[in-house]
Amino acid sequence: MRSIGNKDSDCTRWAIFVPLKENLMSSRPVRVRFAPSPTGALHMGGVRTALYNYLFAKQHGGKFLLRIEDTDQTRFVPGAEEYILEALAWCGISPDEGQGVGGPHAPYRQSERKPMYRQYADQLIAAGNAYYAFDTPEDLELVRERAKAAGNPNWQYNSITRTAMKNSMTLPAEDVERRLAAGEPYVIRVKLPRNEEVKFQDRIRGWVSVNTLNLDDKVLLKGDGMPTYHLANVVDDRLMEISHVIRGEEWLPSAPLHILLYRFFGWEAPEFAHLPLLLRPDGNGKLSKRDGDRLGFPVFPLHWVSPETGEVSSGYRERGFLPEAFANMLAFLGWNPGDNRELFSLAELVEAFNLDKVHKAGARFDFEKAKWFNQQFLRALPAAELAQKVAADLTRRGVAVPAPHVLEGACSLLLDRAVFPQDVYENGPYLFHAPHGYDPDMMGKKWTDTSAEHLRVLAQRFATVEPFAAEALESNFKSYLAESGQGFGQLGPVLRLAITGVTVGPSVFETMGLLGKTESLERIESICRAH
RNA sequence: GGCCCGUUCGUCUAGCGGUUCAGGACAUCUCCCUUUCACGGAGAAGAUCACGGGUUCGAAUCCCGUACGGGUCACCA
Repeated sequence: MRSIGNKDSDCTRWAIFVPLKENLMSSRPVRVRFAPSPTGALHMGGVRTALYNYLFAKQHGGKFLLRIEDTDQTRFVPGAEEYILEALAWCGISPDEGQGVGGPHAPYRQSERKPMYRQYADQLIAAGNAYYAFDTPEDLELVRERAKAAGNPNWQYNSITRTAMKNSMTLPAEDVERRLAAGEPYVIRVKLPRNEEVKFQDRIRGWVSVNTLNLDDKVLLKGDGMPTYHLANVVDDRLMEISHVIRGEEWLPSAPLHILLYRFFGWEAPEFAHLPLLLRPDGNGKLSKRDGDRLGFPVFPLHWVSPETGEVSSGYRERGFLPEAFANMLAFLGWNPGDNRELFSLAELVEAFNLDKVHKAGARFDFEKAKWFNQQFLRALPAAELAQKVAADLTRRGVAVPAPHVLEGACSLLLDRAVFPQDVYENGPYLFHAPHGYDPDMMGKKWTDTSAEHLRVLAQRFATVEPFAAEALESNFKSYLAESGQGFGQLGPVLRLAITGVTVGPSVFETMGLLGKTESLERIESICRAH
């Protein structure tokens, strides 16, 4: 691979004519990755990171990879990886390459790549950019405690303190050899320069600069031989030819370390983009896994039951969200196209997305807006698809699913007041079965001594209406009102109560038309008998 | 606490030096439509662009401070 950003005279001359960024973009095929850790359910912030990666890749005709970062074996949670795969699939942002789909750089699970990292750590040691450290966890804990007692709450293993620790920088070479040969446990730490400004250009934040004085000698290879995130992520991104690292802002503080590692390896670093965080709607802090159901909305794409605690968390899918609505909503938490458009299919998002227009500040999540997105998508759904979703909901409730034309009719009648598929039943149970009761409040207000009498006459008249459809029913009803000298407000609500049990909802005549003559007349008779 | 990042209506945001005493969406309120609810339509209210200094003929837009918020400081990612 030819590196572009170098300081040979050719490139300098070049840069006069070609902006650097364009230059980089055209020289490298876009390959991005989403690299979650399977420590539990993937939360919506993670899904958004995956989404942005996916959109960016697709827009540039590149590849979107999924890599599982499971180097911490103590945090393994069964089912988590499957959950991640399923969640991404549900959102429609499946990887082109990676865990679950395979590809030229397999394996994509870091635990299975374990043997590969060692040589890179050795390479760093050989070049003097890393060293062995024999301090036990207990040693470190002790040092930290002492430092804390002495007024330093944040002891770091760095260019100063490492001189007082047990490592290959302080121990005699023979001693190090002996310990290594004896199989004494050790870690490999990066050896950071003492006082150096590390600068890099973040795609979203511009130039970010940190002095190594504030960084520490992070562990690269752990005592169990596994790499830490810092080593694994840099090595894998290099091996997998990742062109852009798009990840959450929580990684920003360690980005300078990663930049340094690329430099130590002599590799060209990918371009970085650190995404703003998703903040909780109430109070302070980032949206966390624990915030979900407590605040009345899901934080996970799919329903999740923790295998350790048995704790159940609700998911957007089960809540009735449409995947494209969920993706649209998520995309707009931190990004927008710059005009006033808000509704985008996934394909349209791919078209419109622009990493440079991602907002810098964290976005506070608003469930009301999320519902609005779903409502918009629900209304745009083809009738048959909506009917299918509603049928599934009815089945879950143990309610008989009506004939297709009736089901679709019910859907179209209730669509305007539904945000989720299940709202069709919740707002109009009477379309699927006779009312289980009558709104007592409205009965008190509208039902009179003569109501039953009028309804029975109406029923007789309705019986003659053929076909039994809204228009004819309504004119029939109105002519009866005129003949009996009543206003709509007197009999209308009563008729509605008879048919639906409540006084709100779509046109009562449309409802009767859908229910059919037999059912409608039966309901009228029922309320009369009962009162 | 150190370091890093951020700060435009309640919320998500547009804005990238002048046509903006700041536009859209959600939420809120009013009216119309519907003799119901919702949808839809029209409108209202809502941001002295965190604050203070600069730079400039001119700043929400550039620079510097301050405040506030967030992130991060593990043999976790």
